[in-house]
Amino acid sequence: MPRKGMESERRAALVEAAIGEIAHGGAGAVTVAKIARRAGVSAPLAHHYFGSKDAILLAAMRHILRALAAETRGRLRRAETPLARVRAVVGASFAPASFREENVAAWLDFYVAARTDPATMRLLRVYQRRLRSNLLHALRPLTPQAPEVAEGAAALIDGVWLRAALGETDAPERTVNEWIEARL
Amino acid sequence: MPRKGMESERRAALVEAAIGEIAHGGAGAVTVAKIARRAGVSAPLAHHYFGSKDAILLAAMRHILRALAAETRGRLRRAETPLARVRAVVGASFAPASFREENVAAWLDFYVAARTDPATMRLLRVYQRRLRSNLLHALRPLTPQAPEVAEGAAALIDGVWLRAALGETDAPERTVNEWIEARL
DNA sequence: GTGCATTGATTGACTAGTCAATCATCCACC
DNA sequence: GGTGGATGATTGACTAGTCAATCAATGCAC
Repeated sequence: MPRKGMESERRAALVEAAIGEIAHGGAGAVTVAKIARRAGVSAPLAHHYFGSKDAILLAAMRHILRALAAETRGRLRRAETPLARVRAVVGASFAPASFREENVAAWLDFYVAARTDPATMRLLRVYQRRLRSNLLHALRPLTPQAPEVAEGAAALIDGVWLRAALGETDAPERTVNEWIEARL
Repeated sequence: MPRKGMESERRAALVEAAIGEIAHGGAGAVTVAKIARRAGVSAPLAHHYFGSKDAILLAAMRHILRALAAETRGRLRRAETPLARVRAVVGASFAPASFREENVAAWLDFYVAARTDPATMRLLRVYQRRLRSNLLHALRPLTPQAPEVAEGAAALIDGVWLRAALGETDAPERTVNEWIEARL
């Protein structure tokens, strides 16, 4: 039943399966065979498309990063005032999607992988720079200390997300907005 | 060369070796054999003392948590004013030990493991509660909003640590102190 | 001689990745 | 409009290696 033009379909299925598999059993338990089975293809096919297990996982993280960027862009487009722009960036980081189990698992694994894998680290830097830059743009009209506030706010977002994802923090978004607005 | 009373010595050596091994190759690459070799014992002996690989890793995390608690206690003891107590708690979190490569690797792995392993999650909760409680005690004389500030400060500490450990943030401790003191 | 400390040898399960082969589908040519 | 490659999609079978965990056996110390 091979048809032409399956590539993008298969790649997407494998990327989603990889994320699901990370969430299911923990990062250490993912195997190419499991990813492939979940995606409904054979293990060699996964290699055919991605070349290696690491490449699949990296593609999965890129996928998640793209989704976050899209969420942020959408919210920024609808924001009219500077403060609304700040809240848009914060809100995107705490959108429901960010707390879905697969997302949390993938992010945590992402941090771990970044520590040793240069390609993953580059991707993490992209995220960090993007978040900081989005905050900086939004904060500039609001305070002369925009760079410092943006830097701290980015860290605060990561930290609150981490605690909310793994703990029992409530109202993470409100917490972050309050802290930022207290510094304006 | 079996001598009596080797147990605590062996356990300590294995725990330290486990931390070193996590830092060396990434969490996914640790094997009982490698831990045992680094500790100068055989793999079966590691099983003899800990029963399982997971138990070794959990013990390693407990070890790190104990060290952080000791650092915090020491600094708190030397702090005289309420503000100094806040800074003591913050300072302990950003002590040089917290940024040693082995410590960073172990913490990141800790977060990942906590997501699926209940015993690890319990340990993480202990850390979170302890940090929050230390901050709360220190903040109470300084602001009526101590609970909210403590909650946010704890998240800020985690977030800044994460960025400092994996990124190029400078002066993490100063950043956190400024944010906290802006809310008093 | 009793018991703890320690290991060599082994097991059974699982891993990423490779290779050659098969099969449907498409395109060019007649 | 039919025919025959060419091409992409797909897999079964396999390699070579790793792993956690177990067990029986050995040796030192008391």
